[in-house]
Amino acid sequence: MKIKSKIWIESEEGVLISEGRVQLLKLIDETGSLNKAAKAMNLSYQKAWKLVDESNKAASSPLITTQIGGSKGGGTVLTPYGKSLIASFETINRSCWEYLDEQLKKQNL
Amino acid sequence: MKIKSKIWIESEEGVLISEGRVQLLKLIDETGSLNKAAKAMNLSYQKAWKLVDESNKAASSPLITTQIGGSKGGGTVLTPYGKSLIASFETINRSCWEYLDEQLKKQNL
DNA sequence: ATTCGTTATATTTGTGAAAGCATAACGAAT
DNA sequence: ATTCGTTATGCTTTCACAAATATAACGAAT
Repeated sequence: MKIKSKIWIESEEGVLISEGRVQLLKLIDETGSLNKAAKAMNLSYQKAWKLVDESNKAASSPLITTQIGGSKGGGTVLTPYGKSLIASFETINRSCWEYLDEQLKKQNL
Repeated sequence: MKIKSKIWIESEEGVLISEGRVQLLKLIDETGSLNKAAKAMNLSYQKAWKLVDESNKAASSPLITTQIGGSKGGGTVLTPYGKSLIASFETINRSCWEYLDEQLKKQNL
């Protein structure tokens, strides 16, 4: 018997961060490219772009900065805010899992 | 900035209980009928039936007992186990909401 | 025996989200 | 100027899942 959860953070403008977006952002950080990150998690570029776009719109300051053109075609890198958001989310998510496991044990089913 | 969550409990066989299923089970308890409960939450009977069927299969003992035929056509009622499962889930869910709100406050974003 | 509202199940139809396809702009390096 | 891989964006197509439709069994009450 396992308890599972999905959590996410919203502002008025839409979803700011979620588990899937964290994964995407981390891959952007590793690869330096939204395109490569999307491929790495078997996601279409368009879908990936929409996700980070929505997150950016929901945020007070952008999570990423993009570069169009150049020798390597361009790229995407995380802002410090983006990185801190990932860390905050993962902290909350991990603690939530622990908490839920404890709560489940308290119940007898 | 709001933190949101969806939680559910699974066994090896599938999903045992979730927010939507709790709502459905509570409506079954109120109406005495799976059909009426489905209508009340704007759900097709077939979808509702599959939900309780999966929950029953995931459980070690059934959440509901059904009656086919009779003067009122039949009906569905919750077992004591079904009722206790609802209570347990709602307890965990409410405490999870509180916990996540606290965790969000600890982060500065 | 007929009626009625329900459970139970299969098959067909709709729909909305994701994927796929296409195209343009960009800019450093050659 | 050309090349190349990327960001950015619109349009079309596919597909999984929900809804709709259809049908049968059931059994207490009349």
